[in-house]
Amino acid sequence: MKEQKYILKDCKSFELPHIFECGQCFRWNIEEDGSYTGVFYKNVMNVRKIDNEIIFNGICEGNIKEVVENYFDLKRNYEEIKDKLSKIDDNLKMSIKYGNGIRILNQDLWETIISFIISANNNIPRIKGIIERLSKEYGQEIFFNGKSYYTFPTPQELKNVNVSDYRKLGLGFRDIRLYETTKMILNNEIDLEELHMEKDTIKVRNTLLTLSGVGPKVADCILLFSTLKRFDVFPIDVWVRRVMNELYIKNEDENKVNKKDIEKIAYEKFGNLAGMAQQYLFYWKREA
DNA sequence: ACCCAGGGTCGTC
DNA sequence: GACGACCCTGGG
Repeated sequence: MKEQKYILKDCKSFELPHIFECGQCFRWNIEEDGSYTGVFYKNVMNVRKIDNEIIFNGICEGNIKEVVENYFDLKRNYEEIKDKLSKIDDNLKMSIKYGNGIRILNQDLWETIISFIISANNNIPRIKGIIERLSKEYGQEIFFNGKSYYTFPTPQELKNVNVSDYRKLGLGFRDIRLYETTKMILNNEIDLEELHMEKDTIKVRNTLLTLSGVGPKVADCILLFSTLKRFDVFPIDVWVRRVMNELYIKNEDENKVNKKDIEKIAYEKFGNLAGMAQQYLFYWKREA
């Protein structure tokens, strides 16, 4: 595979920090020049923005234009989504103004499942470290710009990895969860291709919940951030709890806020765009 | 030194 | 359905 380049002109809703630091992905890192480099599927890519041009440069499997259009969700009209959400209330209007360049990436389902199992009760620097070590140990090496990068390991590449191997990578108590979920997928107890065919979000969600280490929050992240692409879910973590309490519920003690109450507000106010609303609110609360 | 929190889930009561 | 335990790391 050789290096390819693609330039995207006049793309609305495309800001690198908004996309890569809104919490949906863990493998994109900022460079000294402000560009970002990341690994996804079997690609390594650098993305930079100059004036109104987005410049993609990397090692790609297949045509880089098609790869980019798919992964960066370029065919979706984010302007329309933002217009709809902005009309709901001033809170959304404000947070959308702040994270106006967010796009939801089409990330590999398997990688998203494992990444968010790792995310449980964990912090972002450590999550990123674990995923890097996992990839370096069991993924495929790709050279780019004089450096080595590693693809996220496939289920097959993890076939012979045992629980203590995971523990050595720093996974902590998530070692068994990773081991069991990988086994379930290798044994075809869950068919990831088939999951994409199922229309009913509730059914897909219930299937995900059978995986070890996948609870309500992780399931919703998988539904929203992977190729499953469901915008009608609302992942609730500590930050979303905080922002929802601050803007809507206004309880003195955020820990006493009921998850059911948050869900009620989210689904009634944001409807089938709840997932997008979550991203703007999350990004605003984390960064502002 | 000690405690706390971090994109929660799981087992137990 | 509530509650504590769980691995590990960085910061106060």
